[in-house]
Amino acid sequence: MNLKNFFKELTESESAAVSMTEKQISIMSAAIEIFAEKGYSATTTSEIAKRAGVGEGTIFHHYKTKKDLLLAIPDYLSKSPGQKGLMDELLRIFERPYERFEDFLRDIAYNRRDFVAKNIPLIKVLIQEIALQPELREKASVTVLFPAMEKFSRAIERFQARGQIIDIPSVSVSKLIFTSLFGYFFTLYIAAFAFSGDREQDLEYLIGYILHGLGIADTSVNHDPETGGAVL
Amino acid sequence: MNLKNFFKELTESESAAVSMTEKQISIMSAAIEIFAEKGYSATTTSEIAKRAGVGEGTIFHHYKTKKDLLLAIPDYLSKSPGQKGLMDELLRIFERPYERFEDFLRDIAYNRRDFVAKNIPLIKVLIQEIALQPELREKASVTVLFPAMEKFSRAIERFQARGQIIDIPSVSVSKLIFTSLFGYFFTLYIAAFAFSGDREQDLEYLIGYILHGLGIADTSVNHDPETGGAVL
Amino acid sequence: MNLKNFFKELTESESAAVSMTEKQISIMSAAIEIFAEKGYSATTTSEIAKRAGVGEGTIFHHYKTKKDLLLAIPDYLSKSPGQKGLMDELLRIFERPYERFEDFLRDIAYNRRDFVAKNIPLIKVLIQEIALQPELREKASVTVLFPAMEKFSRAIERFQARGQIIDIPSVSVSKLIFTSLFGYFFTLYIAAFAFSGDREQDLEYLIGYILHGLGIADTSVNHDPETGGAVL
Amino acid sequence: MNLKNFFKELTESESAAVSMTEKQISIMSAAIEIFAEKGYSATTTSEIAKRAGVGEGTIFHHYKTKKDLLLAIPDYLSKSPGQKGLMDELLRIFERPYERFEDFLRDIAYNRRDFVAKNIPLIKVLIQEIALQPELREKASVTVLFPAMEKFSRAIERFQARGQIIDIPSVSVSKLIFTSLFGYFFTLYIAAFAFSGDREQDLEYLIGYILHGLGIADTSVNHDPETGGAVL
DNA sequence: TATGAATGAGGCTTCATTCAT
DNA sequence: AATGAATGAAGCCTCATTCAT
Repeated sequence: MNLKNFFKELTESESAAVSMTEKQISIMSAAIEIFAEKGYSATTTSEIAKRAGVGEGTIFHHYKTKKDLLLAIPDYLSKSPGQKGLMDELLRIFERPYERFEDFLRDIAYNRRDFVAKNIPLIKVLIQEIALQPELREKASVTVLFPAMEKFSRAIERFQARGQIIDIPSVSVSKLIFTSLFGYFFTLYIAAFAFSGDREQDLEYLIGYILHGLGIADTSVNHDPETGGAVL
Repeated sequence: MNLKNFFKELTESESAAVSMTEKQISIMSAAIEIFAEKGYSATTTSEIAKRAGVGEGTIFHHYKTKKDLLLAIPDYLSKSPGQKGLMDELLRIFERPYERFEDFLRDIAYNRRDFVAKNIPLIKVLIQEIALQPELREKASVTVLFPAMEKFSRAIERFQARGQIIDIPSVSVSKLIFTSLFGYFFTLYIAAFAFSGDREQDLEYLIGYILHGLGIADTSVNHDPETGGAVL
Repeated sequence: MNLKNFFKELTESESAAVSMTEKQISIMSAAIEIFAEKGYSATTTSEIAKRAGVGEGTIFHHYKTKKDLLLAIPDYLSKSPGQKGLMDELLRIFERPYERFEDFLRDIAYNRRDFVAKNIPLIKVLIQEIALQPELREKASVTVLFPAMEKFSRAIERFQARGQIIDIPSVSVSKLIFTSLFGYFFTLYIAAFAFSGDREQDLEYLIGYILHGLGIADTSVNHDPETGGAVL
Repeated sequence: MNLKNFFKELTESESAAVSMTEKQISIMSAAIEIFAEKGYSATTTSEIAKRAGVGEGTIFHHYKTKKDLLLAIPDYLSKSPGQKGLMDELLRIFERPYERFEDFLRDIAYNRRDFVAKNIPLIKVLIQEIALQPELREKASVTVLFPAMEKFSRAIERFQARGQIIDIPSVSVSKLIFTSLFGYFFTLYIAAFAFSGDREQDLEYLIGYILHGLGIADTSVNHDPETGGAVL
């Protein structure tokens, strides 16, 4: 988990973005789309070629194997012109000096909501295949997840220092927020459960719920793992 | 979403469990294991046969196609002798008359933790393929998810009636709890992100966080969707 | 081509007919039906079992292999109670002392028409598989075709002796009549070409045409193979 | 049954012939050969590939399924360079202005004899599978049989107009000649009955027999369907 | 005798990858 | 660089046959 490497890669990636030919981009886009629809394994290179509007052989000029195509997706997160800054925005939020934790949280929530909503296929593929392909999990963890979590924890600590949120390990707080948001977006956008209800309203409930859950306010409810009591 | 049908199916399923031959069970188990490891599509029927210790033809004697094998998994949740009551326990918790919301929540959390920890492959397959196969999503929603959510909401309402938790639509509360727990278990057990930290401790943080998030206590932080303010 | 063997077989077969159990008959019938519909090779033993209303294993108690089932069909021509005398009637016509060739021919034509019309599946299978399976061709030739052709030729010779039909080798006459009738019945009943027209009328045309073609009457049209002239 | 369409198809087919690659031709040839030997259903695509000298996958590159390979055979009748004019010659005979019916008939007989003798596998497959596969029967009827029969009947009518052959419906005459020749060639070349005798001589007998059978000459033998008397 | 669960050899078909153009 | 014909390994599935009941 080396931040320097991460940024070097990001930078390199952006310059690399320039070198992505139009054909490469259409191959990548087609691949992500179809991977998301049917899964990596059930996707045919010939179908990718067809949807990308190129010959089958062309794919193999740019990506030595079908697997390379999959492993190139994390790079695409930062490379592609249209996608540039997909993660950057979030990282910038993490660094921005917010007055109130609530504003910070709300920006994150809506930023990720927009990100997810606009990149369902990409995210779907990543989550699906991260659970199946160790190489991809490794790559995604090192280049995206861990660096982001680290920055996130730093931000959390600033709010803790100012006494705005509960004082448990910042990493645990990061995980609570991360998994809450993740669970919300996943069930809604990826698993696509047909939950009824107003999504906008539900997201606000979620924000309030997180704020509350991490708030300092009430300490009457707490629990000790040893005794079975509440801990917060 | 008809509860009566749901229970009829559960009951029928259990009697059906008796009719599952030893060979069928070993096929099903092997299939779930390998599906979880490599995904449905990348799994070979010959590998399933090998691990199940049966001839490849035998698989097709019991399940007409490979896909049927996948679609039979939800039934297996209630059918298989060893797995019987996987969902029943949770449903029983939903119906038990708890004094305190905290006890109710904790029972759920630990019950699901145990369930997930003991059935990682099964859950992994279901989640993976629910996102890819509409038939499976439909089947799982109708036979497992929706009935459970309904019962869950009923329980929530009982606590709300007693003023123990916040008074927003019970369905929204259900979803908040569900997605929080789901996000926690998913990132840990399914996506298998190598988050560091003490899982036991983290689960307690999560319980406290949910309790807090849904508590009545502090209303100083709130938000209105219209004005952008906090709502809780 | 041994007539004695032929009759011995026929006789044995008839006694054997008694030993055909009800199940055997239903297997045989089902087999012939489906063989006729889809061809021997494309027919499944399981489908035969299903249509015969027996278990799959039962077939193999009576016929060691699927091929044995096919090779047993010629026997069935004489064995089966309902089918008994399928060929006998024809052979009896060959032996009956007709006054006029025309009556002889007409009896043959209508007898075969009835035979074919009532046994399309049986005939279809035999013709189909005779062209593919040397063993079957051999068996059918020796037990059915050649003996019948021999008797037929003897009958022809009697008419030739009385000057009623043209005096070319009796075997050649047999073949002319046989192939004419065969061609007529085959195109109509086996290949099932959707020729329009009145079949009854066409059969009468055919009879008149054969009579004429073999008649003594007109010798103005004739041809010599050497010189290229007509020969009749 | 539209002659114009028929010729358009023939013409298109011939130009299409040019587009048949060398590999396609060798696949088609191999397929026809083996289909004829063992029947369509008993033939293995791997055996076709081996005999054609191509990879098994190559077959499916040109014909989507094994069945498509079968259904492509009628087209091959007109397409293939070597086979071009297989039917054309016959059709040309039908249109040629013969003086005498005998010459017309003899040309047909020998032309078809040559055709059959040189294309036994092709014909065997077609006849076999026409009786089993409705699609093929339909295709062969519409593209080959019916158009040919129509032209044939026109020719017959010209001879009838000149009083050279008997005056029954020209279609019935066509069928008589067709089925006679068909029966002769089928029993000899396709069913491959081991009839003894001089084939050349027998063909001449057949020609004379047909001539006689259709001749005007002797009307003493005739029959009325109603009364049971001869009709010619 | 009758059955049908079990089997594995083998069939059709798919597909990632190569390579000549 | 781009293509698509060609390929063979491998996958899913079928099926005749066996065998324990």
